[in-house]
Amino acid sequence: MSEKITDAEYVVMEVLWNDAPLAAAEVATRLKDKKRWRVQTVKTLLSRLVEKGAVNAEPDGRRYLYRPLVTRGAYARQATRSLADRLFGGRAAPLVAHLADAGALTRDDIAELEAILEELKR
Amino acid sequence: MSEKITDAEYVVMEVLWNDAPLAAAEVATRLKDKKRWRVQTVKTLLSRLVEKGAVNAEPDGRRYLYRPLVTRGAYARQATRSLADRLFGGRAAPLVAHLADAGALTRDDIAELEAILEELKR
DNA sequence: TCCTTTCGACTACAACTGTAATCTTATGGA
DNA sequence: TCCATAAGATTACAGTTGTAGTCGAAAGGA
Repeated sequence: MSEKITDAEYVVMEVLWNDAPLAAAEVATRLKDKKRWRVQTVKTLLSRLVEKGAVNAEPDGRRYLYRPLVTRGAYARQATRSLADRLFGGRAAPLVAHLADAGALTRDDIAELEAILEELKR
Repeated sequence: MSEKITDAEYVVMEVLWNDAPLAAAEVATRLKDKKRWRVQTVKTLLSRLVEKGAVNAEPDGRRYLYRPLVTRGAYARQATRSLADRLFGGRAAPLVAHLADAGALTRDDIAELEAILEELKR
């Protein structure tokens, strides 16, 4: 589970997080607009994800149906955590400050953050 | 400037962000506890960073003094931004929620975040 | 029945990464 | 003066990643 998911593999995970189980061809179809990948490329990525234990391949007749084993949430948590550790000594405040600098915070985000903080204070 | 800094290279950048300019041997010395790298390894990483335009090498007699061209802040901003984009559609709120889940928020962080939000509201 | 399509399995292959070793040259000390 | 060091340059080399191609079997249509 701790094998690292690469950028290209991540794109495939996205598809499976949206809808699973899917056959390789279906994954490829859903990526058509986003990536100019041959079907084989998608299959290779799926195989590697299976090797890494991030995805399960269940036989379905002559093909496999793929389904994520790593949840989006778990992945996000791990990735966020490791970024915060690296860059901000594990602390969130500077991270958010950076997002603010980058103009990534909408009015709604701010409201939502305040709600989260309220919640946390209790 | 947009060439990607790898994990190993990042470790070297950390040293230079703390103290620059430094000669290769000095960088290696500062990494002794953290990494069991031969001096040559450090030199290779430095060269690659120079190629990538992340570090400047200024001749100093028979050696070079290295100095970061990419600031820590710029790096952090870019990394944070791309993580947020990938995982949370660029939105900070869910990111912070994840950090909260992961228990990464101290009481001080919360206070700091509130201050940041106050600031942003104006 | 034969051919085209489609699957998965296996193979390919260059670029990038991590981690150096070796080569050439200068240099500072004995 | 001669040599052990130490600098950078060049080369190495296996593992990972991105991006497929090829092969043999199955399956569905003509």
